[in-house]
Amino acid sequence: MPELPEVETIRAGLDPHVRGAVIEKVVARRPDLRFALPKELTARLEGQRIVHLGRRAKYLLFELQTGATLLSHLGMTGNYRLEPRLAHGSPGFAPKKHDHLIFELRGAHGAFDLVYSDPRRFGYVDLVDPGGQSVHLAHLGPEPLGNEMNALALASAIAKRRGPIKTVLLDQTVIAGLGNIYVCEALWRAQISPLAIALELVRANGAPTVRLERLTAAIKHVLTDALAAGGSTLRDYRNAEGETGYFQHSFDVYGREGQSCRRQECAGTIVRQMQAGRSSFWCPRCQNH
DNA sequence: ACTTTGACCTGTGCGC
DNA sequence: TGCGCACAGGTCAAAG
Repeated sequence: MPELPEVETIRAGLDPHVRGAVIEKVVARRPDLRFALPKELTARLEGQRIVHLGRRAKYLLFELQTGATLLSHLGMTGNYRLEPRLAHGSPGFAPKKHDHLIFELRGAHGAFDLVYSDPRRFGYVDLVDPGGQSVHLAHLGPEPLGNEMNALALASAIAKRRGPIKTVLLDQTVIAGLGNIYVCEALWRAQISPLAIALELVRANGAPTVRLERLTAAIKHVLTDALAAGGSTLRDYRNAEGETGYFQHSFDVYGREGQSCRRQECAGTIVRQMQAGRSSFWCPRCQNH
């Protein structure tokens, strides 16, 4: 489900609610998500205060007062929502089929529940000790919207990659946070074919080409635009307030197979093509520069 | 060493 | 209405 703009939208929506709240109780309604839950997860969280909700790539990072971090990846269909806590019984609502984790929190304005729901269970959580480094974060590439992300950095990251640029950009060790939608959209904006061999976008002497400059700018712009729209909702994505994103209405290629290219002066038709098991959407007419 | 495929899960929509 | 299949925002281990 969620790529960087969706995860960041969830983070921004939840942070004001969970910041400073104490985890009174954790209910794990099954022993595993994608992986087995961390040992003693509930005991290690109960009584802890959340000081900040952060994000790295597609991971949510609940930073606890002890210095420990609860890391959460949403997989394809993971989501968080807030529920009021009723006076008696806990949790104070009827959990739905795919509500797997329930965090009973107490904040400055009272008690409420933070519910993690994930139908496909591709998501997972991990608990990182104070001062520890998570194995999940260790090999991630740069944040696409960070200062460290530029054409030169991208050039060195893909300089030895012989695979198609579409697939390479989905590799989170190259750049962290892009998924299928935003890679397709960024390549369209940069007028680069998803089939282009990654290393061929880098000039022989290693300096970034015009195409990599365009690609870097396109990645930043599409993510920024998506963030401003609260992310994209295809099926079930909702922000912390239960609202859909609306960037899906601004897609230029994703899901637009058979429709006409939106670029001025281009009479092309969007095609869908499988690459490494994922659908790529692109315009063969204008994505060739 | 690098790239592609299949697997992990459940749900939905479409053609027959 | 029901059935089977394709496909879905992601990643990982296995196979090529």
